[in-house]
Amino acid sequence: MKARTRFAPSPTGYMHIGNLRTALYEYLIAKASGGDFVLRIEDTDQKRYVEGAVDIIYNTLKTVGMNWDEGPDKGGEYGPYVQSERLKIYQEYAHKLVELGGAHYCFCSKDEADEQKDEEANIKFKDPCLKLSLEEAKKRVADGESYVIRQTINKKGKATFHDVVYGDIEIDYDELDEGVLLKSDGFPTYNFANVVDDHLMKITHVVRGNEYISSTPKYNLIYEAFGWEPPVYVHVAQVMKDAQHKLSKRNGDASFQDLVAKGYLPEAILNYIALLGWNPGTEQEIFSLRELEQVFDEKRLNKSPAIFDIEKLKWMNGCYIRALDFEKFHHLAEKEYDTFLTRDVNRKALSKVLQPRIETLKDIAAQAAFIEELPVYNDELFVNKKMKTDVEIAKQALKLAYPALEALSEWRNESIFECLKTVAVQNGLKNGQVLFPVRIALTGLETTPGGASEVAEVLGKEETLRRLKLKVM
RNA sequence: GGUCCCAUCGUCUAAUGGUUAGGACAUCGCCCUUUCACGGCGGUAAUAUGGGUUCAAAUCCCGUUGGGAUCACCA
Repeated sequence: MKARTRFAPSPTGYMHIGNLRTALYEYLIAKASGGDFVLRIEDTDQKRYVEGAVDIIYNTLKTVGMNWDEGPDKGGEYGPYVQSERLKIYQEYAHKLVELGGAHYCFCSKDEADEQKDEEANIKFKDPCLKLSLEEAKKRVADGESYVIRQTINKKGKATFHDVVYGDIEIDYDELDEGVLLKSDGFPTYNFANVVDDHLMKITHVVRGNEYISSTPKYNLIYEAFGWEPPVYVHVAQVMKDAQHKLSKRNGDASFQDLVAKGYLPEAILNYIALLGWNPGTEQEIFSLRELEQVFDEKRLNKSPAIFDIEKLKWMNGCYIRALDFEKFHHLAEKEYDTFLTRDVNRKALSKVLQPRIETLKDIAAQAAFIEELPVYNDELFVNKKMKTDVEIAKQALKLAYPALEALSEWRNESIFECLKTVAVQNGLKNGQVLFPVRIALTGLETTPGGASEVAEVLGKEETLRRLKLKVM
């Protein structure tokens, strides 16, 4: 059977990693069955609406390659796909639900309702408007009195439902709130709009955070009152920052665009979050989105919350960077170079040494900073036991290397390397006694991306000789 | 507080009654090597706890502990 799923974000301004993961699972459930993935914008809370947020949603989904089959910009058989454009539909169904006995008009103010409640003592709001006859309530509505439509819960005993990841769940009807379905401003709440839209849009699988588990019986009551078939529920565990805290907006660690800004590749981010709470049952860890579509199975979703481990993402991002074909990597690296490199160097040679050495694109600036400006360093750096060098040997080696390099016509890593080795051999020195000092003189650093000849190739002949001269003279 | 949910290395997880409890990240060591990295090899490291059931329990049941969620005219 073909599944129809939907991603239904609120346009609140950024793409939370947990939301993106939910979207991924929804997308995969649809695609694994050859079905459709729908994008629906849930903007029923005008207060939270953020300008430009919808574009962020579009861009993120497009960037990772999760293409939707129906949506606000694409249209489709079941539109409109923006909830604020569906107000009439919700209002019509809300009043119908009242007629069906699944809801009632309520004239209490928010304060009146709040006063009654006490979470600690477990006292719920007992709506006095429940006693009103339908005729009387309708009259007050007709008279223009401000009202709200509240869900009516008159069942007793246990509500049960099945969830793909959590199994059978049982919740007492007494625990359920008679929540507002249609607000006084005529907008629906999530609790209502979701049910109506999912039914009307023929959604077969609802994937959402497990914080919705306890309210799921309420939604089922609405489906039941309308005589509709409830969807298959797939509640997923939270993505955590640590054992106690959810991934939060703070620290810039929770959103897709923050991660991209920190130098992570979209494909790597998507691959990593797919594995946060799901596994394929094999030991494969690197998956493209297309591969995931082939192997995804919602039954392998995990019940327990997963902590977002930036270290593993880094590793995975490094894998993706190394797997990039060179031209693609060079193109990405160029953008980074442009932010800090003014010197005219061999950028391709630089990309070549950097690609296997970095984990995020942002590592580039730090690793290549010595190119722009030779750091001030202490001559002690020339002392190295393993290379059998000290300051004297180093200076002597540099003095010998300088004219040899100056005479070198072909400025490539291989030829530079050969040249320096020849200098060593001809003067009775070990390779390391020449290569090591040259590398230090060129970089002023203990560790560098690449060895002496590679660094020299990147810097170019002129700058290489200039830096060498500083120590030779 | 009521209710619901969760519990395997530090982290992500595999093992659906019988495994020396497996893999990956991180960490440590070795090898490779013009430093560093990449790559290769190896090590340390887990079934929260107490009871059952069973020939046999990480796995099933109950309690305890710990954590999370929910109880909005937010989603």
